[in-house]
Amino acid sequence: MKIVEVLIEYANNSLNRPFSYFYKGYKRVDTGFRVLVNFNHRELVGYVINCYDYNEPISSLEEKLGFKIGEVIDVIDESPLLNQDLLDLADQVTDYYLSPKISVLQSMLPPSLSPRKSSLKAPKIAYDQYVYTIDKNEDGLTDKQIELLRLISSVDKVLKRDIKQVSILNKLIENKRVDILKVEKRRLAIPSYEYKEPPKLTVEQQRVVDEFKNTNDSVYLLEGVTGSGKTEVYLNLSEQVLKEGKSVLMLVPEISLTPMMMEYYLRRFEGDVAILHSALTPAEKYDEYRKIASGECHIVVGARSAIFAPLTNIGLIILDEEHVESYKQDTPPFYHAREVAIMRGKQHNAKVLLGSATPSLDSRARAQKNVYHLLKLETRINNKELPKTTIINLGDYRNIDRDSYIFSIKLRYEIQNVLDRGEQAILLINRRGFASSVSCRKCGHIFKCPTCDIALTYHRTDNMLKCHHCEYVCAMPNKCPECGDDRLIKIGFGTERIEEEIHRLFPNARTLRLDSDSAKIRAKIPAIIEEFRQKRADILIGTQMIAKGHDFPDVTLVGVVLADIGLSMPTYRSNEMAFQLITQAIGRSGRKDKNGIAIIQTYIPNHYAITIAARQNYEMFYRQEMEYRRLQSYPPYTFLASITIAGKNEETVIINTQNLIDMLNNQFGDKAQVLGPTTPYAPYEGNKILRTCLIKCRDQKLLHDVLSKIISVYSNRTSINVSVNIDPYNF
DNA sequence: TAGACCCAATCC
DNA sequence: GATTGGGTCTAC
Repeated sequence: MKIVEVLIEYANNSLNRPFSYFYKGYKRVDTGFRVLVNFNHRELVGYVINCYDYNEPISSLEEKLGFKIGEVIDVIDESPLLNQDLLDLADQVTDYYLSPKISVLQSMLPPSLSPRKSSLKAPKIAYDQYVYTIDKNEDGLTDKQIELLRLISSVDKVLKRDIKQVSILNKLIENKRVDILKVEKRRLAIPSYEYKEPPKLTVEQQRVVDEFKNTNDSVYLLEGVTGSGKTEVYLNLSEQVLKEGKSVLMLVPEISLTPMMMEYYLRRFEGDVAILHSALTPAEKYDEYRKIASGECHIVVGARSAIFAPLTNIGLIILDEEHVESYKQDTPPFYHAREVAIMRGKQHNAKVLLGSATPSLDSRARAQKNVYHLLKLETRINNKELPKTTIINLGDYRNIDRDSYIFSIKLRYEIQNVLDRGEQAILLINRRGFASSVSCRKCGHIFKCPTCDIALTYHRTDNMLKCHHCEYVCAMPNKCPECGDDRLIKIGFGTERIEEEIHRLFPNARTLRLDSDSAKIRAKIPAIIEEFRQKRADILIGTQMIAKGHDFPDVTLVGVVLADIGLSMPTYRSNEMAFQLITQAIGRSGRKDKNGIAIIQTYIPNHYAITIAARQNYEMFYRQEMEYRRLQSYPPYTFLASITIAGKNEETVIINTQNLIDMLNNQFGDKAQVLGPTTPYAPYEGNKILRTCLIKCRDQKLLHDVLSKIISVYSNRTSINVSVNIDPYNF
């Protein structure tokens, strides 16, 4: 008999401890296997963290331990899910992020292998069945069987589903003339690209490559202005690492950029590349994951969670666009791919390369202090000038007329120019949907999300109200639920409204819209981008998705419709985000042989994030923003952690939050600032009410130790749930 | 995390 | 006396 200690699939601090079960079955079971168990009247998946033989009556063990032991219903896996490297990494991540270990394991594994109940109905291995000859002897066969046998023998092997005479084939199998070979199938269709001879590196690129190779630091920050050819540096370094027999992990921020990087890598390294990103189906993810684990591929191109890809012998980890916030997971364990990359790099003795035109302040500051090795690419490949940028003050009545309150006179004029010249424009608005909120004209009722309590956004395409924080959607009502009045007004604007406004003002302009709504349909993003690149539209309207990385040769105008939106985000990083967005957007204008211009509309034209972004001066922004962070005690000058207290009863939550804050103050003394209690931006989660507090602390170790203690104190509370977010983004 | 259990409020 | 609802407890 075996005793297994398992972690239960619920990612909850109070259940973040092993539970014991016995197993008497014949299957192999060990640490790292998933098992099906009964847990408190429910069938759940558990992950085995310890396993040992026990050959005395179970009652003796129960007596010793002081609880009843249940039986394992079934062992799910045939081999452990994670290798030793990844297990060590899981421990490091768990310790750093102070989240339940099961949440880390769940984040590391694809849906089909994840230790949770839903993985059991997830897709498993798919096979192609091939028929091949084992004996050409035709004795005793009918003519039809001989015909088929000769046909099969004439080729090496043939797909079973291509043979239509099923009954004859079955007879041949029965008579041991042919047999079936099952071959694992890769369900992700990988387009095949023609190999292109890599371009010769520019002097500057070569210098960066040499400096990277000839120095021996663990983390490098490559600061390269838009269009300076970072990708070629990545490819070059990757190639060399592969030549040394090591593997490469290439991370890209989100689906909109994956296809591009994927194409570059496939062109260069063909069958050696596996893809992992969120737009893959669970089946495809499973196949890619297995391909990597089996050692078939040595390069992984993927999004955040690809940092956990089961590559061995990693020689290089690259994070492209390292400043992008999608590298931070916004559910437990709240990990940041950059931090995990550094942990993993250390483990494999692999170099980590962070690349960006506008590095995150954290990374840039670490480079300043020589924690990271700073590399720079300062010239655009074809020595193009940066676009001429104009800031339009929307608060100045002279800039606006009756024809449109969204587009200024100047922006409309420039759009018309672009259309007249047959060139292209990009319009950026950092909000999707049609109207940012809907309210009742009579009583002022605002439609809010029943689970989060934040204003719902109106979407014209499907006539729905949607919550941009959770998944909630409902049909657009036709009257107010409070007073019954039918005069509902739509406030604010998003991408859909911009598109409509363009159609009204420029009826002949062909538009495309790209935001996460249009991106919901798989493979739609690359299609839209390709369509725009092929010039089948004049204007591309989108959210930040379109601001990054793409190369559109005929775009000569970029308009930021309202730059203020980024600045009003509820986070200390709002200036940084606005700066990055504007800078990256401007970089899209005038790429090939044409000079481009950019127009930024705003109500706060003197805000430094906007004025400096317009001048594309990263260094200046860096200095100014660092000063702000220093004065406000924000990262990189401090380490942040946020604590969320969730519970059904408002009063219990409030009292406990206050107690927790008192305890924190007690523990930290003057070594940290504890802010709160705060009602979060989305104050409800289902039927639970939330409160948060924020800790700013200069001493990372102290912060970690105190939080760790707090979690263990609060983990046996049942009326409230306490969770921690290390290095949170939304504050 | 979610079913069980307990107690009090509420119904007829 | 039965039913419903909410809050709390527990899990191997």
